[in-house]
Amino acid sequence: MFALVDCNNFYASCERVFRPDLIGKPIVVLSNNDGCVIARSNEAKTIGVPMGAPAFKHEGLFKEHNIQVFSANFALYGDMSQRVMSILGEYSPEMEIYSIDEAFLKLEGFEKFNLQEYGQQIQCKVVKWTGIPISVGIAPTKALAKVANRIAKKFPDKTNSVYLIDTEEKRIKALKWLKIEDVWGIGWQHAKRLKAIKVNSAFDFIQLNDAWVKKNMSIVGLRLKHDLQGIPTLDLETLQPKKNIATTRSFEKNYTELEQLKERITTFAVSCAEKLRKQNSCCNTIMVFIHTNELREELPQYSRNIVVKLPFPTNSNIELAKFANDALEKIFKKGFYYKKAGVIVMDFSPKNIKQLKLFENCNPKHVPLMQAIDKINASFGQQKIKLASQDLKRVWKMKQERLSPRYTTKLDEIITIHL
DNA sequence: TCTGGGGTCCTAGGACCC
DNA sequence: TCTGGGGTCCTAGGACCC
Repeated sequence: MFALVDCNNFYASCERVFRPDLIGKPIVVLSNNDGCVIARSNEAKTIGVPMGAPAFKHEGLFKEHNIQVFSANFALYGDMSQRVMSILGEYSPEMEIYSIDEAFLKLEGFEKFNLQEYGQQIQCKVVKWTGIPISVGIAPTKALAKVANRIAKKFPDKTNSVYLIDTEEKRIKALKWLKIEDVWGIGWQHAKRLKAIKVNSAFDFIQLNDAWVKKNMSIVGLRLKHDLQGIPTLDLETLQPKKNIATTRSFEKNYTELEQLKERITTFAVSCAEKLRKQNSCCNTIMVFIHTNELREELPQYSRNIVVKLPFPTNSNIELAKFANDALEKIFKKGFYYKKAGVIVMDFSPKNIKQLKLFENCNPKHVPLMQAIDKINASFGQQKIKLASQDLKRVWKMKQERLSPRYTTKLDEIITIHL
């Protein structure tokens, strides 16, 4: 059996842990730049705040219902996630951390256990130790565990937030209940096509023949079908080093000058380099992109990306910044209002294996230099040491008007209790 | 005049997830 | 005035190899 543990309204719940006065009140969390709604408490969902809603369009609704609005505080959410995951890890020798707020546990050899009770134990401990409410779905396959989890979340009172699919009857009933667009792995496009041929539920989906599914939805769709039929097809996935790493941002205002974009691209490249060093990789290829605001149709639009093969693998701030800036110059055009840019690094090789080239090579001096920079930035706070071409005065700031303190990762911002 | 068979690698685009 | 960020996998088709 597999268990899928999912934190309820994770970001909103994290905020509420440190603001118990907000229990029972509506909360939303916004994306970077205070752009869109990316998390909602149940109360906010009930009021009708849509997922992904642009904040500026809903200010009225927020005020009217006294909805508490938070800027995204990823330092807090990341740390809370680790706490939850470390507890979950105690409940099975095999765990897959699927996302910041979800994990699969493999329950092999648990035949003698009462899994309903076991799920309840997990649920109680996570709430008690972290304050984060969770839902648990348990079933013979991963896709069915997802379904079970959905039921637990939808009917918390009836299920005590733990639902078990352990009989054929329950499986069929659950699949008939689940709408096709809510099936894990069925996105917007496939849902549309499936509904067009009268496939409206997960149950309808598993009635399709394999050949059709394979032809129209590829092997991925077919695996999903089998998993939903109760044939274990998807197994836990072990943590793999990343294959791509990206740092991309929207700007709080439009940029028009090459120099402004250069500063951003340099900072993004440095951030990618840091992430590369964390997983002991070097990259062989980078992509740089810039584009104008697609939502402002009245303005002239421009959007381009460029992929550059590097002459040698590197994870040096200095080298990546240089290659990224050279790339930027190739695609930059004057006369546009740029709203977003990013750097993506790919095609990795392990940092130790380097093909030595006769004429071009990474600068070996950068290795100890980067180690020193990482060490200093680790002890004195992020970005204490920067390249001169980065924004030294921190002119660039994300819009974060309603940021909560980093309660758990910054001593100055630790929670205070008034007795 | 006739024009095989079997591969690999790369890329762009499409689909999906949180 | 203001609309997020970061990933994965699969397939088809073209270039190229022998």
